[in-house]
Amino acid sequence: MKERARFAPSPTGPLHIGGVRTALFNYLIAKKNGGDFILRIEDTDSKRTVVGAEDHIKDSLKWLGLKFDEGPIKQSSRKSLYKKRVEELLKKGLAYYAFDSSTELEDARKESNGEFKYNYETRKNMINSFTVSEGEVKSRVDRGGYVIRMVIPEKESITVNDEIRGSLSFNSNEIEDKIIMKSDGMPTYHFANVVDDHDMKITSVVRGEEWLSSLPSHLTLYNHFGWSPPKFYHLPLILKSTGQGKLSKRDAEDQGHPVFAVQWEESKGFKESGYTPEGILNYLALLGWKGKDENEKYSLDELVNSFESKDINKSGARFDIKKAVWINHLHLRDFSSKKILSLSEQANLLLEKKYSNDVCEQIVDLIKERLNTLFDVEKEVFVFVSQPKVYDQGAIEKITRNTIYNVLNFCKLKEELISEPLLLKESLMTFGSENQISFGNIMKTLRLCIVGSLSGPDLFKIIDIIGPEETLHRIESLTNKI
RNA sequence: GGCCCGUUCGUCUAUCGGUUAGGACCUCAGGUUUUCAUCCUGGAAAGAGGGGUUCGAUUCCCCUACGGGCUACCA
Repeated sequence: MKERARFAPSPTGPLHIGGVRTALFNYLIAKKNGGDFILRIEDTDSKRTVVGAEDHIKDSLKWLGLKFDEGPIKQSSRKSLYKKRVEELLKKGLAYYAFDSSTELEDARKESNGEFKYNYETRKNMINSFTVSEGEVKSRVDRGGYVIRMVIPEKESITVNDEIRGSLSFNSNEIEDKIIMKSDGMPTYHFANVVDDHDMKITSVVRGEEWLSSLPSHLTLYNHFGWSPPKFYHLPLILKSTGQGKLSKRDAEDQGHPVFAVQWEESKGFKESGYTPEGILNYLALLGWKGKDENEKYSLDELVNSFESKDINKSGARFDIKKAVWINHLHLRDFSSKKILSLSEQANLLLEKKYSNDVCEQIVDLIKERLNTLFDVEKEVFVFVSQPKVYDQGAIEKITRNTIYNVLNFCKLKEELISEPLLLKESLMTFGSENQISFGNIMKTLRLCIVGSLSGPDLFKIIDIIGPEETLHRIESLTNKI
């Protein structure tokens, strides 16, 4: 049977990194076996639906490159299906009308110190289609304002199987007769989810661990319908990097890293922060999954190949932005210069004004291994397009002004060598040994004058690219400031 | 509180009864380099605690502790 996995977010807010990871694992499980990845929007709670959230979900998946084969299918457009299914259960006596008001239920919970459960026992004392006459049910239903609950059997051990955790069992007495249809006529998550997964022939349900405790209710629903359940994978949660609890927008902001794939309102996403989809997906996969060998760098396709659901971990994992940066670096380093240029608009703009495509790519080749995020491209490329705006004062003092003056003077005298960086290097070495100036200091001086600081790619390559005229110009500039 | 899940270096993890408990990030020291970065070498760093089972437990079982999730007419 063809594998079919769905990512089923609720548009009650932007898609955060935990949701992205769920989407990714769904994708991997589907694609691993050549199956389909489906997007379903679970918008059964109209009150909580947030404008723009659905687009944010789609934009995120698009940026990440997690293409869905079907969807998005919206639950709000399938009301008639749920209605039909509810009636089926009603007819079988496995679901019932319940007329208790929310305030009554609240009171019952309060009075019992939160112990109250709507279950096989308490339902006998509540107002529902088991306790009132048929006629009254009818008239109450006509009046509206009722909900429909599912029957959870009495004193049964419900054993469920999770692909990640193995078999777990629950006592049915602990489980409430969950509401499956709300008074507004919309199904609850639990019901719509099961009905849709069956209807859409989903074979693998991959979702966050927060759903584990509702698995027995879902399974009961499958039993009530006589359907065979899919496989379930409950993914461990992503925890905040320090402190307790799961990762939230607040914590991420406190720690100074994004939580969203793409921007949401004022919050910059990983995209806007210079991360690549490859890097994010790779890092997220590593949060709770580990391949066979010690390799940690994976493209999406490589993940699909290497992924085995049995290698998914059980315990929650803290989000570590430093490792995410490292993984991002690994990908950036291996991208073609052309690709990097296309990803960094600003850098590309700066470079193409001055250089041919070939030279632009040469420049990126020089800086590639220095990149952690896409922002670094612009930073690193700057030296090739403009003379230093400021000079590292500390460095100037360390080298001494006198040395700087001497070295720069020498370069000016050797003007003709500047177009031959390799010859320049040699003559600088000779100059150094003749004048008791260490080659290190000579290089520092020259770098200071070309770059403005003491870091950057190979200096003679920079000189070669910016050309003799610009080099001389920069030498003059620093000389004038010394 | 109740129910369920989990617990190996600071972090992500390997180990599927016998290992000097391995790797990666971070960090520290050294090397390479004209500098920074890359790269290379090396160091520091872990089985929550207590009981069992066993010739032998990080590994299997139980208890405790801690962490997490759920406990809505939210998903």
